[in-house]
Amino acid sequence: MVTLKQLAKELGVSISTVSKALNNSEEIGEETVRRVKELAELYNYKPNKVALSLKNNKTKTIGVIIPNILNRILAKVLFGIETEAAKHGYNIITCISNESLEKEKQSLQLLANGSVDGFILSVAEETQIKNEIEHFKKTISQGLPIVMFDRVAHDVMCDKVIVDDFDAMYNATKSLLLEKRKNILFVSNINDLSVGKLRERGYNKAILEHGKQEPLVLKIKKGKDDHQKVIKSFLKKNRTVDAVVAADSSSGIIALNTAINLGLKVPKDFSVIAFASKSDSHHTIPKLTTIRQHAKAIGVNAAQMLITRMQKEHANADVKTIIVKTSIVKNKSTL
Amino acid sequence: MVTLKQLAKELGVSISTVSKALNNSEEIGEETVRRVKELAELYNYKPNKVALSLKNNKTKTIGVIIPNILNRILAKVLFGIETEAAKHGYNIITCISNESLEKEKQSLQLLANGSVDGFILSVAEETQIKNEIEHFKKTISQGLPIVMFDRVAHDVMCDKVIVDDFDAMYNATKSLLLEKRKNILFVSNINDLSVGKLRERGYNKAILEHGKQEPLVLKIKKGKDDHQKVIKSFLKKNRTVDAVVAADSSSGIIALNTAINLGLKVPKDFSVIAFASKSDSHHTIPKLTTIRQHAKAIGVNAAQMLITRMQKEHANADVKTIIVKTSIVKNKSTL
DNA sequence: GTGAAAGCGCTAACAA
DNA sequence: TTGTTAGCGCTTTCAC
Repeated sequence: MVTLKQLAKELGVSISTVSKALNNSEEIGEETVRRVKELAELYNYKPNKVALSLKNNKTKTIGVIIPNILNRILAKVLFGIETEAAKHGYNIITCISNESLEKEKQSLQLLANGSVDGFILSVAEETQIKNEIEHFKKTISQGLPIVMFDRVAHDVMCDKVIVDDFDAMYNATKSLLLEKRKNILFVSNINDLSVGKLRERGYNKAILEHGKQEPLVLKIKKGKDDHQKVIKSFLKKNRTVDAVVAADSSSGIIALNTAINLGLKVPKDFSVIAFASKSDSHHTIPKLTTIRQHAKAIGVNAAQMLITRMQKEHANADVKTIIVKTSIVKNKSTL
Repeated sequence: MVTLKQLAKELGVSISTVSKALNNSEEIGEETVRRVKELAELYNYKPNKVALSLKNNKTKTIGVIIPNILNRILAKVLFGIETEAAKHGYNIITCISNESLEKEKQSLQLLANGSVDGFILSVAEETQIKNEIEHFKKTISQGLPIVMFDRVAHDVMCDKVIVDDFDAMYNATKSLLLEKRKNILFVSNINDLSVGKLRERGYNKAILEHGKQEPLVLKIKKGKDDHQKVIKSFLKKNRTVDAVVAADSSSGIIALNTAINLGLKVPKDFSVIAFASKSDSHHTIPKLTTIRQHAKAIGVNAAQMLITRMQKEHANADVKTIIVKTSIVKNKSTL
């Protein structure tokens, strides 16, 4: 990489002259500016990012900690963050906590050494189970703002971007009740997560309000249970189930495929709605009716919030929580 | 963040003494070392990463450029890269090219200002279509090593990690021929990609060698065609098709679900094999027989190669290409 | 055993 | 209009 020093030497001027010329300072003579810029162009000069970071005490870099990159929603949020960050000239350093509290702590620690100006993160499963929040508080007290999304720690004072999980599942369940479904099953693969619990509560509320059936909940143990087998044997034993709301895409897809496999007509005899993405909806015939999370918008919002906060000096402005509304996209797995 | 300066002041010693004490230099007295370390601990001192980067002219950061984070394979490779990088104390800055040549160029440019020590990337679709490689060559000539994976530019001299796409599809097709399938269809959603083309060639070779049918190829235009409709109408018009090999997971899942929807018995009358991940295989009943790419291993290998290259001074050692073998995981969508 | 000083690349206040 | 200098935080050589 070419440095100012080298340019200065070759041009026979001082370093600061070169610096000013390149920054279009009024101070420098026209002719000098031209000469400097020409040489800089020739050598493809780029100001060294590290030096700038040191000088400005700002890295223009956001640390993103994601529990699991294979989760479509999380991946999409990452995409949203990256897009928005790039628009504002920020880079993102990505760490994957792999749902581990320890890795999450480490990543936070490791990047809090001047590598990033702030964090965007979704809380790891283990962290939610153990309900640990000290590491978040410590990071914030070090002056590094955090924005949490999707899976958030409510007891940490920071900006948040969440989804209306409760309402979404409440509404989805109600729409099935409107279809006159008599025995609606809630299936979930994510019951240890805050969002999973919210979704279950939304389902419960709708069912209890309606008052015609007891809540019927099937929880899959991630990694342990054979997803297909559990759902199949449950549906076989509970023949009166005529609809499924699923807290995650896999549960929805498998439930629908299993229903068909058991000879049920979808959506005539059996309806399915699931939290899932567009491409997931193509993985069943008929196509799956989905609750869409607008994950990219979540990422964009999170990035905007963080960038705004990092730019104002007094970082102690009130924290905000943005709720990104879901929407139901009707396909042929419901009436 | 606490700095050496602050510690030095508080302890009434010089900055260099503190620095040496923390780095366990022999020069410093036992007692001093103890006092310094104590205070550093108390204040949770961490050496400033940016200052170190500037000093050492090394960032310990890898730039990763991925075309599409929603692609499971690419996401999984990213996971592998992150895991291996973290193990060696490297961070990764992730850019998403979104299959765009322009964004790819920009990301490369933007990070080549001292932000990273090297790159790991998979070539964007547009880049492969236009066959542009100058930006890669330029980056390498600036002294920043590149490791390409999966979708590589063969004419660029750099380390590569690829998959045995050709052989994998050749073998998959042959295994269907062994099942006595008479009319095997190749379906692909990724025909503009180098890997898509390799897979098609593998299929062609197997079919032509066998000599009993003509190659039968169905190419889906990504984003344009309705994936389900195209496959369904094709299978309806070509009733003799009794097996599908798919170059991508969606095509495989949809083909299988469609076959079932058309009343075919899988795997009795109809077989499907697809390039897909484990979780994809659960999205069909019967479960999909898949060609697995060991994406995480690809990422790990790429990271190792890059780190090795960055650590040796004379970066002009011969370039290598690692081939990560696929494996076929038999499920119930084949005999 | 401890400290002063230089230097990584850059910007900006100040001097000339 | 141009140059000198200090300083961001750190390591390291060289003096003391």
